[in-house]
Amino acid sequence: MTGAFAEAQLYTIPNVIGLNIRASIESGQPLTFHANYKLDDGTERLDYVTQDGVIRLQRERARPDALLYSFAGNYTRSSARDEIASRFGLSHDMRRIYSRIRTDRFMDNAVSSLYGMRVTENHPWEATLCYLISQFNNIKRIRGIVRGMISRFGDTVEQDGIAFKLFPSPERISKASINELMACGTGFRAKYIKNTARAFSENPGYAGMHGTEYGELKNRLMDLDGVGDKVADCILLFGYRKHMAFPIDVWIKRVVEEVYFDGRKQKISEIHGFADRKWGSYAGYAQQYLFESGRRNRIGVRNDKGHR
DNA sequence: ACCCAGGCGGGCG
DNA sequence: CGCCCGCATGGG
Repeated sequence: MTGAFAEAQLYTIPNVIGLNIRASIESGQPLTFHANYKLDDGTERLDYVTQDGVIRLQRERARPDALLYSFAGNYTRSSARDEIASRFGLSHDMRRIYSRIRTDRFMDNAVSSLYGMRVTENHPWEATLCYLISQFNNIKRIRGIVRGMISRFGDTVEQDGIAFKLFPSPERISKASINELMACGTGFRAKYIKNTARAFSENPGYAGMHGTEYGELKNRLMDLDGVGDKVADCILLFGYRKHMAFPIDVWIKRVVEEVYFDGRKQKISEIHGFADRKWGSYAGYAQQYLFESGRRNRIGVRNDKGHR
C-alpha cells in the first residue's frame, strides 16, 4: 500500500503539539489491529483503512508539530483532515485530562512514560468488530484476524491503478457464511460476528448513537450477541467517545488489584465502583494508561513458579 | 505437554 | 443475581 502514495500530494495539519502517535496505535486500540506503522530515519509513517478510504500520515523529526497526510478512496482533503483530527483526539483537552488522572505515583509514572497517548475515536462498527474478535484472544492474533477480514471482505477501491481493500462493512460480514468467517481464524466468535453484523446492517442507527447516555447505550450494546460488560465498555470508549467507560480485562484487573488493593482479588463490580469514584468521567483515559503501562511492565504477571 | 490470551453465553443453585 | 464451565486457535 505504501508505494501507491509515493507521488500523492501531502497536506498539512499544523500545530499538533504532543501527540504520541506510536503509543496511541500500539496500545490495544482499534488501530493496533489494522494500522501499519513504521519509523525510519526519524520519519514516522502510518497508514490505515476505514470503510470510506485510506489514510496515510507522516511526521518528520525536524517538524514534530506538523502532521502530513494524504488519502485515497472517498475522502476529500477536508474530510480526511476531519477523520485524522477526530481519530487522534486532537481536540481532547489533555491538560485537564492529565490533571484528573494523575491521582497517584503509579498514574503519574504512567502518564510520564506514555505522554501524548490518546484515547482514539473510531467508528462504532469498527470498534465493535475489533472487540468481538478480542475476547479470550491475544493482540497478535487479533491483528491477524482483523487483517484477514479486511482482505477477504473489504470493498476494493482503485486509485491510480492501485487496488486497496477497505474496512469491511457490516452488510458484507453479515452475508458471509460461518465457514468463511472461521477461515479467518475467528473460531467460536464467528456466530457473534455474523449476528452482530446483521444487527448493525439492519439498524443503521447504531452508527449514530453518540448522543445516547452511557448507561442506556451500554444496555443496548449488551443486547448484541457476543457483547458483554467488557466488550461493551470498549465499544463505548473507543467507538462512541464515552470517556467514563472503564473496560475491565485481565490486565486491568491485575493492575488495579496489584497497585490499589495490595494484590487482593476484587470483583468486576467492585473495580467498576473504584474506577468511577477515583476517576469519574475520565475513567476511560485512566484505563488506557493503566492498561498500557501495566502491560509494558507486566504488572502482576506471575512467573512459572507461581511467584510474582 | 501445559498455559495463556483486551470474555461471553448458557446452565445451575 | 452470582458462580462455573466450555469454547477455537496459535504462540510462548
